[in-house]
Amino acid sequence: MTTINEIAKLAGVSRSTVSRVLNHDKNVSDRTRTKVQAVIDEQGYQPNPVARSLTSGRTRVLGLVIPMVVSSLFRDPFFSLLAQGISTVCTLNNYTLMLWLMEPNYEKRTSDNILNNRLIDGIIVASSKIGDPLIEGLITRKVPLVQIGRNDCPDVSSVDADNIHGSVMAVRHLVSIGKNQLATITGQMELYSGRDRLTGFKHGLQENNLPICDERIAFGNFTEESGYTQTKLLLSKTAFDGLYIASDMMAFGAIRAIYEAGLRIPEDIAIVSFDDIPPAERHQPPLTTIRQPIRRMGSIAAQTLIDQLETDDTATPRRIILQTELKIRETTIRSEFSNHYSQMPVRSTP
Amino acid sequence: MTTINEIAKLAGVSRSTVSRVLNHDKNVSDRTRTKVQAVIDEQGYQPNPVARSLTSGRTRVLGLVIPMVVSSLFRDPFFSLLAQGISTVCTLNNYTLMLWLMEPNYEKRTSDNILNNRLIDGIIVASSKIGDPLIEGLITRKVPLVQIGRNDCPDVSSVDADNIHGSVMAVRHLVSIGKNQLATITGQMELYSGRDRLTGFKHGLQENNLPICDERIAFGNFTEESGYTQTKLLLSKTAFDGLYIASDMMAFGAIRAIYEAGLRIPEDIAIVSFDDIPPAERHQPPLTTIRQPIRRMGSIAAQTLIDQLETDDTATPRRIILQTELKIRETTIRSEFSNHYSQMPVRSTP
DNA sequence: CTGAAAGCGCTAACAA
DNA sequence: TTGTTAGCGCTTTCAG
Repeated sequence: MTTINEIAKLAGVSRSTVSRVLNHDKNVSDRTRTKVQAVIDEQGYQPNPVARSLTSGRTRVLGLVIPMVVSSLFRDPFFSLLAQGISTVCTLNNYTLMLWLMEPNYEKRTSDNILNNRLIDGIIVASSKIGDPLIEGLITRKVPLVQIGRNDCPDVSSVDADNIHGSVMAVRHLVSIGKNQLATITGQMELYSGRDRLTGFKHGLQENNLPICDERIAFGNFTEESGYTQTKLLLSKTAFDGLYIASDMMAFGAIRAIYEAGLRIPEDIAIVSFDDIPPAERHQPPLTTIRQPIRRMGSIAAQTLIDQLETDDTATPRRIILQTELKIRETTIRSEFSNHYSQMPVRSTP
Repeated sequence: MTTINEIAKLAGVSRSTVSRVLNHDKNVSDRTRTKVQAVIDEQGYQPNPVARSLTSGRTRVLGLVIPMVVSSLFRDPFFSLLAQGISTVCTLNNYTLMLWLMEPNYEKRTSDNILNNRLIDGIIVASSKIGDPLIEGLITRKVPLVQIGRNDCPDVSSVDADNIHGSVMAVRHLVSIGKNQLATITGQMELYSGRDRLTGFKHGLQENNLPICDERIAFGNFTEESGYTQTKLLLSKTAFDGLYIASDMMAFGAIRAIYEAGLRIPEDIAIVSFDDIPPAERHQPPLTTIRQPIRRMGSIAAQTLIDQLETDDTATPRRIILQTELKIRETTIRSEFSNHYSQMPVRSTP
């Protein structure tokens, strides 16, 4: 494996000069620069990142942590989409990505691994629970951090979808098609996304002068199963003609339960769900959703982190909220698959 | 950040001795060992992995490459399950995982990144195309490698499901329920999984003295869309009462097409599909599948790679084929979700 | 603008 | 059994 010394020798300069060329230091004459660069190219030389980071402290490696409980990984493409967005940005910026999937059984262990890992320059943590010790450890150790999903800590950068306003839109839509007995199935209350979607639902009810009834609020956990069981629960104890569901996956379960009860969608019960994951696109019955640009949240999180690292400005946090969008599919099914994620506007709150 | 020197100073020994304790070298007296260990624990000291690997040449980092074309990442949990299996094994063995998602647009670029990356001790490549230049590059550079999905190169370790026998079982099942005009939708022919599933289908036909008709073979690409269009194509040009589909995702598309044509499943056309991904579990209509233990393929690939690295035996390849299983769900739906992946036998060919 | 020299934190001969 | 001595490949003062 070629080293910087060999390049220096071949180019007839010292290894410091090669290093300068490598790091785009301005203190190199054009003549030397081109000469050295020629040798580098000719030899296909790549500096050893390990040695490099021993002195510089930088690795050009980003970490990505995904808690598997939360993402309902088995069936939910949330993770794939997120990883995709992040991975692309990494590739384009010559970063590599280190992945940790946090299984509940090994949570402590994984968490320690991450905290003791000195290989990463910064880290993206997806949908962590409120008060997650990992986050606190990362903050203590001053690891540059971007969270997917908002948090209460104003010092930490985050990227999130506008869960509250999205949920308000869901309610407005249900009201607009003539429903006025609205129920909801929530996500976990340990997650901001879970809480915010419930908050938005309540806001929506208030805005439309509808009562907030506790028995019309069922607490799920974002999985298909919980969507099914919580819908059965709702059906057994209350009457409702509109149902707002905090995730598409739960909506799939809810639909099963509604059909099993012999009811029609949307005539008897209209539903709106949050996420707009790809399987919702062509679903039967057509699914009205609040579209959340997951993949884009990934890209933006990665870009934000890289910006912070490269400007050495890890102090001033950026808190970004991406708009959500109501996607009505009550009557028609879209025939073509459009890459709508790329067209969504960004709203950034400083 | 505490270093080995400070530990040495505090323990009143040289830093070599601390290093020996760290690396479980037997040449340390029990007295010194406990003394040093006490200081290490007290300080919560963790050796710097970067410095460590500069001398040792090892990073305890594994790479994982997933071509996104292939995995139909958007909707298919293949990637999630695989990553899960691999990640768990990494955590348990104190390895970390570096992830590359190969987008078609950036294929060359990502490929170069991977090849020039000196941060990984070994790499797992998932379902690469036949003759993938990345694989050849890795072999040339002697990077320890395990492929998910078999290959023709006898020097490379691989883990694969028994695609051929699985497909034979699919045909046997269709025949056993009285079907004898069998059609198939294949995966990409650039993938061994695509080829092998077609081969198995043909074997099955021969075994049952059924003719192999070219017009009953439609070529898909593992996506839901291709399942839909290829089924329409088959329906338009040939008659058949049984359909073997090379992936669940394509089966979902096929079902759409079959229903749109006003046909019944399984009365008019019975289907069997390959994969048994979680969404197939509770699908309506009940889906008979060939179960492929994706997650386990991941664990085994990771374990194989780690074994090779730790025994320094990167020369003798291991080629592992995991049995597949016929999962009949024509009449009943399973009510509980069982972790069946853990019970599957392994067959290893040396 | 360039080179010499001193490390980054650790491992691994080689002596003692 | 332990300590001393060289590095691993690179970056970064500090002189020149």
